Amino acid sequence: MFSKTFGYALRAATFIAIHGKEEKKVSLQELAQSLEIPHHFLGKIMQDLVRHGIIDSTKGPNGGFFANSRTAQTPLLDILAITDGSLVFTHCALNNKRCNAAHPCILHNDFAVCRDGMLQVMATKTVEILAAEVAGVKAYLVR
Amino acid sequence: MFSKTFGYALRAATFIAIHGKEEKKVSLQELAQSLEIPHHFLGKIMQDLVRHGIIDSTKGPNGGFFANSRTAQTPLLDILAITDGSLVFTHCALNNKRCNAAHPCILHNDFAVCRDGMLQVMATKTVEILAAEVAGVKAYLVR
DNA sequence: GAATAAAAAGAGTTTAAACTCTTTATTTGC
DNA sequence: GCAAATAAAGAGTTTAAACTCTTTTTATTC
Ligand code: SF4
Ligand code: SF4
Repeated sequence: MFSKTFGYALRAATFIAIHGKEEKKVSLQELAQSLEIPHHFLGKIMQDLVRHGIIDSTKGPNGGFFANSRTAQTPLLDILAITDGSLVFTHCALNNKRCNAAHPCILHNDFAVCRDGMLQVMATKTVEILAAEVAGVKAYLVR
Repeated sequence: MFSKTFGYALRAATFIAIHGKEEKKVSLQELAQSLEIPHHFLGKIMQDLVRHGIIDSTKGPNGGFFANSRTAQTPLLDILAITDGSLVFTHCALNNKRCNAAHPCILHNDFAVCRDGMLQVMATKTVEILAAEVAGVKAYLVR
């Protein structure tokens, strides 16, 4: 349903929201180790998040990633759009193109409930909410 | 969420349930053309369904695929197990291994609703039900 | 301003799903 | 029994996602 890249991006953004301040940046090294995500692969994903302004970064000694004014308020849907594009809308139960509610596949009605539910979640939840759940030990970023 | 193979298998099984009688078998050629599925790829999938006794086949002139006593009653979950294995249970929102409700990832609770809903559908619906929907033009097998 | 530390960028490799092509086995009808 | 039709089986190729490795750019500190 979602790419691994999306999962990585989501967890990374949440980690940065919790731990990445401008005074105390998080290096890629630290991030990748903490989240158990392949170092360089995560690097590419972080570039993308930075490029889209979801988080900030600086190079050089004591450089790293840190939260900016947008980070906490970012809806999960924004991150999904960055990592998976419009895949969610097209890449459906039967991976069918050229179809819609007026010409439904044999799983459409059942799947629509599921998909629209997740879409609702993605549009509503923000990185901030995830960070709060992790802080309150209601969810885990690793393992 | 589900493989394309699963979608192909589901649609093929439904088509056979509707059109495949022992007196009037459906050839792979006809099946692949009707459903717009790559010929030989579908061949492999059909082999698998036959091997598992979901549908029957005979070789030779006027051979082809046809429904047997199990076909109509087959729950979608059986077909999913054949095509995707236990992928559904492990290959989750964040594609995380080593996790469960007691150690949830940041999307677990939201995703569980979605996944359990689809699991319920898969366990409850049968090929017969899909066939009826297609016959009643409430859903389409192609396009 | 040289050395160093870090992100950014680029260019590969690996892997699994999806798809294609070829050969073999089996059944039927003559 | 022979030819033809058809599924079954096997062996490739393609594609995209996931992952790895190398080089370049930028910022800091001394
Ligand atoms: S008909 Fe609906 S569920 Fe089926 S592939 Fe299209 S959008 Fe997805
Ligand atoms: S915690 Fe739940 S939703 Fe997340 S990967 Fe595991 S089973 Fe899936």
